[in-house]
Amino acid sequence: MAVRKPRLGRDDWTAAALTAIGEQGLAGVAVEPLAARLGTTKGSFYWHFANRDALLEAALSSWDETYTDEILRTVDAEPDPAARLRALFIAVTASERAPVEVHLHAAADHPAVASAMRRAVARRTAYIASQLTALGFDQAEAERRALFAYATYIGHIQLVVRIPEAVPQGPALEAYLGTVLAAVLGENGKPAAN
Amino acid sequence: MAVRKPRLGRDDWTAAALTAIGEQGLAGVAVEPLAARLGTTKGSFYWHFANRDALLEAALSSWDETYTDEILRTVDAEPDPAARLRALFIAVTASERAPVEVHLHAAADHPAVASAMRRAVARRTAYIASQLTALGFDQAEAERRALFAYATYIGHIQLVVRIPEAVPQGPALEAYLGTVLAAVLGENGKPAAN
DNA sequence: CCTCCTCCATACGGAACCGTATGGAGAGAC
DNA sequence: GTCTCTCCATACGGTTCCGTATGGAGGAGG
Repeated sequence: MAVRKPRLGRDDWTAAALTAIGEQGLAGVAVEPLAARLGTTKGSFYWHFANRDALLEAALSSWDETYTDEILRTVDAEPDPAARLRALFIAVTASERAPVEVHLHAAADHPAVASAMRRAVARRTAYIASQLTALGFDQAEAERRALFAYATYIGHIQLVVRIPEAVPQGPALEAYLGTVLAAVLGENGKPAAN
Repeated sequence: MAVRKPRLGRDDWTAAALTAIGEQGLAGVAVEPLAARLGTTKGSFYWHFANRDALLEAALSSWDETYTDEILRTVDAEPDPAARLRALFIAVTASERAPVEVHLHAAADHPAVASAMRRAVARRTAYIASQLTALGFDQAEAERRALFAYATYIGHIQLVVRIPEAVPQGPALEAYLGTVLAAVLGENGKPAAN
């Protein structure tokens, strides 16, 4: 049971920062508390990073990768557009991603966070819209519905994280999500008459 | 141009706090900065309030009144349920209420804020659901759609406040909101076949 | 005019962070 | 074994906020 004294790398700090965001939001990205949690001191931190903002940038970049790139890659392996949207929908509503997303949105007054959010919205809605056009929606309607779906997603995770009592559980949740998915896809998954 | 020295009351502080929430979020509810802005000092504040939390409670209570009670009263004057929902939808999407709502949601880790949010969600979704049942939806479906509508609202104002570039402007916004309203109401404003 | 009673100013002390300065401790190069 | 380079610990000083203590200013009542 010797106390290991593993030297920390930049990545350990970044990972800890992202975890802290999920738990406490941007305020959790604080040098001294993080150091305490990692069992080290500020001396380590300021060796690897110039300042707090540099850590935040690194954490956001890591967030881009795991919370957008990765999931879109995974979902894109599905065979057809409808299945991709469905898989995406399930993946993002039924996981522990929500707290990080919600806390980041809440911290968008910080410029670095704001630009990360912009990147995310752009990439995600573009992907959704591309699937919708593949389903037969024209470009404008696809963009509208993509944004609509994204807004609904944001609102949903917001409620799940902030006011979980407001969101149904179990089968009721299934029914709810069914209602939502149907509404977003045009009540029957096919383009409605324009 | 004599510099008036109006004595401040409890209400001046609560109003300033609510304004600050709209501009800077919960962090804006800070005694010393608020005092500076009101042209006074902490001495005044701690005369009227026990501490920062007391001010926050007062601000939240005021928020209840103007951001939920009042608007529901206004909207409820419309002649029929569909008109009420439409009026509600327009009122909440097209105003300056958004920043306060968004910032409060972002601060729901604070217990007092969390309970205010719970109150708001409960009252608002209940109202929407009651209008939907009046339109012919059965209770369960009305509740689902009410929550759906509320989630969409939350997500929408979140985007408007945090990433305004993502939200269309002018006529495109009209079209977008049309798509959304139609989807929430069942593609045609009447209950879909179950 | 004097006295309270209400309201506010000033001055502290303390907590939680950020960022800097500086002195090591440990491991590989030789 | 010594040197050096990487990494970390400790100690400061500075900022921003909370909350308390205490001493007035200024008007309402007598």
